[in-house]
Amino acid sequence: MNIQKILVADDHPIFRQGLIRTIESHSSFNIIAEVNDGMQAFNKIKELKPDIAILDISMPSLSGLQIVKKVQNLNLDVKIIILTMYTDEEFFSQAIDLDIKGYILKESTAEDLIVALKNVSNGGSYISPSLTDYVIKLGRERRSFIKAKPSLKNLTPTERKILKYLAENKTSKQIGDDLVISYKTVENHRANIRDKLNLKGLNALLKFAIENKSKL
Amino acid sequence: MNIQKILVADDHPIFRQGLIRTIESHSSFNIIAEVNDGMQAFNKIKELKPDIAILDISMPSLSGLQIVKKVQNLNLDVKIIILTMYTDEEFFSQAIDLDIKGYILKESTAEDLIVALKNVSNGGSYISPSLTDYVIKLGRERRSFIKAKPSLKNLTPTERKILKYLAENKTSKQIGDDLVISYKTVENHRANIRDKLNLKGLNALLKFAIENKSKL
DNA sequence: TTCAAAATGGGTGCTACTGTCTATTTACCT
DNA sequence: AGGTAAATAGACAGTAGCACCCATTTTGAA
Repeated sequence: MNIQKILVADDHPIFRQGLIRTIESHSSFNIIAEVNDGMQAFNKIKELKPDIAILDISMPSLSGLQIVKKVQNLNLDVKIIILTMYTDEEFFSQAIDLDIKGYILKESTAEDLIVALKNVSNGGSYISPSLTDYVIKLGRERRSFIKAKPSLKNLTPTERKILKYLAENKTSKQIGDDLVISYKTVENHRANIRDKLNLKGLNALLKFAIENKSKL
Repeated sequence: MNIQKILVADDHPIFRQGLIRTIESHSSFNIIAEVNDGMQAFNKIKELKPDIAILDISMPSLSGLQIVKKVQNLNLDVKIIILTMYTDEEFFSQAIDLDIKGYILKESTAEDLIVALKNVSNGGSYISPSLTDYVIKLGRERRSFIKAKPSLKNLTPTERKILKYLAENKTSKQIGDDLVISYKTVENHRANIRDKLNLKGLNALLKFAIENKSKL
């Protein structure tokens, strides 16, 4: 196995320092670039063609997952490891959909990171142990073809827009005024969203909107 | 100036690695302990009496701010630098109340961290530049004696409890049943909370409860 | 072009929250 | 002992969201 060329993208300098030290202490890996935002990451990947790119999910200008989409569109042969703070099922599910090989949490140890790098460089995969619940859950859902997962993906653009307004705690009437449509139309959208997301009862929709507004 | 003894407490091993590397590259600082949870941090501070303790806010078993309170109760002469992911005004305000000298964000650069350490070790203070808005705001509020800040601190224990239930999207009736009190009482608490927090309009309270549930 | 999904607008009854009151009982502090 | 804050309970009117229905128009893909 050749020495693996690694690109590291993370907007937290001190954490990035930790990553680099950890990785460079192993002779089989060589860091060829470190960047602190998404656009830089994408450009460097195009230019330097690393074997593995370690990407933070939340970065300025382009998120880790957006980078992956752009890289895959260009058919570049780069293995991706996603790094994230959060044990967020939605992000995780998206990452799996994008066929990402490594998904590790920032709370992982240096040893875990190295294991992940070795697995991925050998064509395997690595997912942080704390996420195994999600793995099992996703596997079950997809095997049973239920598509029971109530997800934002199923919503239409207009429904998403309504959700954004809801997260700001606007009433149907206010939203109707803002969008220049009838408040009844807004309430119909609300009903459809509740239906798709399987939300029942008063204010369950508002709760969902607030808790998920960062993903809209 | 003697060499400063530093304790580092953070539950993310890779980030901790970055911290340590950064700090040890300067000869005026010596790391005497690194720990990954709050109780360990407190015990090591008691035992080793470092000059400066760098504490993550969110850690298992004891948060950074809780550690500070316990340390101050013992009258230990340890300078504290708080590290955090979030630009959260509530935490920041609490930290200032606790007379913490350093408050820096994890997105800071290695240079910023060193500046913070030097300032604090010389009896000064350091606050991440992104937080200057808060600094100014807090200063203004306290100078003008308004206490206009609608804060969770003003709430009674029962009101806090009600907020927790609200964040779970329970109705007044459900909450009343759970606590074995009349639903009218619950609605009175709601009204009082809205009043104290200056929340107006339908669902503004629910929105607040959901957005602040982590602090309850 | 034809068909389906999405967006638009509406009706009706019910329930929960809001705003604005009053009032009583505890509990704690001076 | 007296006073204050907190917790308890209630009345009453107004508004918004929800859960059912319904129909029409616009849009886009097969």
